[in-house]
Amino acid sequence: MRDAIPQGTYKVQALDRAFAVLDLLGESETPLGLAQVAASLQLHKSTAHRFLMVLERHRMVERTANGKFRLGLRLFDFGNRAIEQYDLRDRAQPHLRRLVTETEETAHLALLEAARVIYIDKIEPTRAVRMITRIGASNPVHCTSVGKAILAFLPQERAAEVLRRIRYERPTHRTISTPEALRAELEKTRRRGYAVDDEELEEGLRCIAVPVLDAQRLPVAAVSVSGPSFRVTAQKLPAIANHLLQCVRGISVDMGYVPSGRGARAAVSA
Amino acid sequence: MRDAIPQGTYKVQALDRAFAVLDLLGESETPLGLAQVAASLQLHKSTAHRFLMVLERHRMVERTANGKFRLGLRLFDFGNRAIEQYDLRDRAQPHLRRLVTETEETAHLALLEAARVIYIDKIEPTRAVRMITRIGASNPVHCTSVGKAILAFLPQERAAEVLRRIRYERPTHRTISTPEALRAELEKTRRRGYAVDDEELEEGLRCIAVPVLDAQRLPVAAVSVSGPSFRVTAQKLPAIANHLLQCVRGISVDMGYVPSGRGARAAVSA
DNA sequence: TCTAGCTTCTCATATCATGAGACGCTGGTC
DNA sequence: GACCAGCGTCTCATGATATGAGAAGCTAGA
Repeated sequence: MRDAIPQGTYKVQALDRAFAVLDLLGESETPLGLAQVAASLQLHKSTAHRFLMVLERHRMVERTANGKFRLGLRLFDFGNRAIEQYDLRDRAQPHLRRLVTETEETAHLALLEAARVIYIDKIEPTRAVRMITRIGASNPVHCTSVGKAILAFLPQERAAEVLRRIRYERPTHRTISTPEALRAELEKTRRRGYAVDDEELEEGLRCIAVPVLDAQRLPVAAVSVSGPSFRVTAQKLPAIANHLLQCVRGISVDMGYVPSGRGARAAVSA
Repeated sequence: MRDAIPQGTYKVQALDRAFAVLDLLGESETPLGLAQVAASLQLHKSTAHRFLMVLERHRMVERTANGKFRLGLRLFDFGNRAIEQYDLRDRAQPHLRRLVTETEETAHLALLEAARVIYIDKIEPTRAVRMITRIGASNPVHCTSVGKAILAFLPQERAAEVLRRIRYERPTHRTISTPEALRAELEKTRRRGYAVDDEELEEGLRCIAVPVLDAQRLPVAAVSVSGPSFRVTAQKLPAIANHLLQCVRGISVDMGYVPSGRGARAAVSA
């Protein structure tokens, strides 16, 4: 059922089990009872029970009125601490909001982790069709505009390392599926200064993204604009890209990067 | 150094230790090395090492370029899953944004957990003085407007349970410090339909909040407006309260609560 | 080159988590 | 109203599992 103990030589059974419990609760739409948890994870009742009690003590898990378990809010605290160090989100938000007003489409802010991008913020235009993305969720780099935007401007070695880890899932028939194709696409991205995802993650969804560069000109994140293909047409891309570039320049300045002129702009000229 | 094993009969040493590690990394401003972690937690080097490796495998922890450890982005994923079930945040956001435009002050969305409130969203006016609150952070109920707003409209027994857990810290000299005073304040809150924090959490900061009620008319969260006392004056409170009430009514409707008329409004009439 | 301070690794030991199973509760069925 | 089934809680003897002393590798700075 669950994928077994991930490879890697260090093991602490109790921890692996505890995280399996959290995973399970995280996947589940609804809170689960002790018996369900124990069964899904093939743990003995009493073992599962002990874990859940300890997790509850740490507020990693909480009980609903009817005694079922779900993820606890402590995790929310931890999660926000985890990205706090970047403190990108707070600073980026006003710029993202302006971007959304300008483009009337959904904006995302994403970070790279391993070979996936994690969405750390999302702003939707007031009367948009609700997008299904969830803050905190992740997608493979190779089928997202944010992923390609970051990857394209990463230094050689770091990019290579990420490339090596990509497994090339294909959510749609347009998804890039070979390292060569991806490399070409990244080259293209570098040339024009922005990355495009043309229904490569989801049918009917087109996205465009640019990286947010730090003081060392390294991409720390990316901002994207996403919308239905019929609205985000090929002709509109350059205009949107301009808004995006202005947006990330604003973010960079707010983060204290690049005193003036160069920098974020470099994404285009580089 | 660290507060010892929390009381509670169920124990899994490995878990307590792992969470202590996460706690430590969460508290720390900067990433920590293995030796620092081991020393702070009084763990043996090799034990700390093993834990960190396992935590890293689960992406609960990640290593910076120089080999130090900090919280991993997996936690961010978990954290967002934890509040997803409420799915309040997404739906509330547009309303909060409108609220911020109307009032030109910072808006917060908070949940109650145990005897504390947890901020799950924050929107700041474009040119505001940056507030120090962090999404995911928490404060005691008795010194926040959101806390009082939720508490005031909770059913008798649940409120009593929360009251029992309050420890009455006093961050400022205006902070409510006795159960009696709090009870009186809650009564007042119920009568006027909104809660006020008059520099009870922080000198110079005034907040006003109203609860978000669900279909059963139970408060599931609260929305607040906060700003410097000189701007958020006593005279302005009723006007702000009106915006707040409109805001939560909007949220309730969006959540599918209360088809029309009654409901959120009840906060005032109740 | 040497040293200091850090991380990584190994392995024998006993501590600690484990799980069989008993008990008790609740809610549904006849 | 009595029975049953399913679930959560709790105890305790057992041995599998995490533990930590210490050795070995690193790296950077003098």
